[in-house]
Amino acid sequence: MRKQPIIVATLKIKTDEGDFVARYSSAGLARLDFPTTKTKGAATAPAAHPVAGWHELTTRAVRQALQGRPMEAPPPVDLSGGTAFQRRVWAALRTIPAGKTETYAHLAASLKKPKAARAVGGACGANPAPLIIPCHRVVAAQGGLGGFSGGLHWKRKLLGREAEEN
DNA sequence: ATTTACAATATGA
DNA sequence: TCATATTGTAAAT
Repeated sequence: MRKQPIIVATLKIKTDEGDFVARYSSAGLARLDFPTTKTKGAATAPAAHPVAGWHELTTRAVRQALQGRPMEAPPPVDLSGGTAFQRRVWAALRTIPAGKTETYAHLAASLKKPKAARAVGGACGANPAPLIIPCHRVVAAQGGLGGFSGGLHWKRKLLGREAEEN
């Protein structure tokens, strides 16, 4: 069996920051990408499909995330692909409230693997749906920002927004 | 099958 | 401040 979800639809999400690209599998949102690469040939929504409903939720959730506000109605996320360790990391990420940050070390400790901070970073990078899963709220221990796929500037912007709201 | 690199951190020098 | 061991994955060899 495939390790990765089978994508059944690819839709654009228009925001003030650009067009995000959401990919859906039969189980829910399978991947969310930042508006890089000019958002070329994405689009096309199969008419009668539950995807249409999810996309509405995703669109709202992404816009809320960009405003640094907690999402009230996140879409279902398909977490196929990914190892058991990564799923635990993602689940832990979902428990971080908006406006707060966690450190890689503390997350690793929560997973009872206090030395796996770096592995946690790896899991964050493998996160299929940034923003929906708040991987941007994870920072380095000594006050550093750490890194971020798709551009550190996003992480800065998001954290700045959330800090403002809090 | 082994090695290397990564969104890290703690420790020892 | 710099070097190193540690931990889970993915990618390269």
